[in-house]
Amino acid sequence: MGTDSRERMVRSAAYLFRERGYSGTGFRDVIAHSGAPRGSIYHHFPDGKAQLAEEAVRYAGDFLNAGILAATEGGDAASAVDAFVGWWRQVLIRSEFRAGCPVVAVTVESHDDAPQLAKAAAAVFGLWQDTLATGLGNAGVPDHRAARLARLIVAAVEGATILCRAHRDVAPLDDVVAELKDMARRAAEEE
Amino acid sequence: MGTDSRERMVRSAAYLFRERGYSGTGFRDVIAHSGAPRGSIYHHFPDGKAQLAEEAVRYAGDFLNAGILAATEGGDAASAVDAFVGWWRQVLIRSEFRAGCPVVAVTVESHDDAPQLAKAAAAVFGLWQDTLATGLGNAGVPDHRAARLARLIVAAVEGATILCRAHRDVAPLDDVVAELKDMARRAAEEE
DNA sequence: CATCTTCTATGACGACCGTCATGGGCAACG
DNA sequence: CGTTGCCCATGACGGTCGTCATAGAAGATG
Repeated sequence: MGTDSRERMVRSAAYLFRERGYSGTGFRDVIAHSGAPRGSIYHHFPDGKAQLAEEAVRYAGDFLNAGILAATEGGDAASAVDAFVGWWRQVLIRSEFRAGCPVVAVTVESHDDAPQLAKAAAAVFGLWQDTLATGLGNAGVPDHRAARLARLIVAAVEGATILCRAHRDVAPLDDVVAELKDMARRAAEEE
Repeated sequence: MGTDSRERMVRSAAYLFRERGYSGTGFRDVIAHSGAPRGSIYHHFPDGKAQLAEEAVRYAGDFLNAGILAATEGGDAASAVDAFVGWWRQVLIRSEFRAGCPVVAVTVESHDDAPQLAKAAAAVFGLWQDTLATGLGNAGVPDHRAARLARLIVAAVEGATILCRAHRDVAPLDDVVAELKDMARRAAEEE
């Protein structure tokens, strides 16, 4: 079972990766932010930083996926987009555009040395796409189109998040969401 | 005037940022990759790493912007999308999905200490959006819609690039581009 | 009580980080 | 010729990085 301090480390790692990236976040930062003891790092994470990052990525992935699942039970296609975007919107604003997506942070630094870390990130993106696709399917979007649309949504929202950080403004995300919603609605009506 | 070695440093920095990110790229890496002399770093870049990164971001920004400009002179709306996406496609494949966008790499690490660097990244994104928007305008897309569509294109393509790196596959980019082209075409016909 | 497992404290390791000071080469120009 | 200014070599600085070894506390189990 995960100890308290162990879980706090994972959460803090995810939190810090969002702002400073993988290389930019040191073990000492994670210790300081989580209040976890320094001596037990390699007790909980024998494979070191890469393992901690891997679990942080999975943690963030599961967390957001649960949010998407909960929100897509409503039924209509536009709310599936809202589900995915709502969380990022909060993160951006509350951090004053300093924080983004930890999975992105890990992905944009190639890790030939830690292939499992890269795989974990890919799995999270895949998970989000699948959950969104079934959500769109329930809303009446044909299956083959739902998968493609889900891919576009994940890509566009992650990209918009980056634009928001650069411009220090939520407008890019709102604009992109508006376009995506139109698209999802149209796709649901065609069927 | 920019010396040879100075320009090589900027190009190498842009190149390395794409793979390893800002924090993940050291001055020594830039020296090794560019073959530039170590002693003249702070002669050419008195403000240190942040200044080098700033110029690397601008270099990459202008480079790609020239490509967009050249390709959008054709005229139709779909080719404007192709212009933006073609370069990233090459970068991804040639690097075996190890390299992405240097501007993204700089943006996803918050730099409260180097505000000029963050501003340079924002300026580049703005430049790309504007160039794409006028390209769409020339293709018959109404102005107010062209700006929004350009934003979506930049966001979706940058996001798709990240997905491609994670999945080690160009399919996400191709899927997203197909959707974007449809959208651009529709927008041009409505006018 | 003793024993065993789980967790933590402390301190250090070699390597690398960005940065800078000093001095030498080397051209251009007077 | 001498001198001025640009460019580079070298070596080091203090700091931080990820990592690990060693030893001790805490708590359960017999």
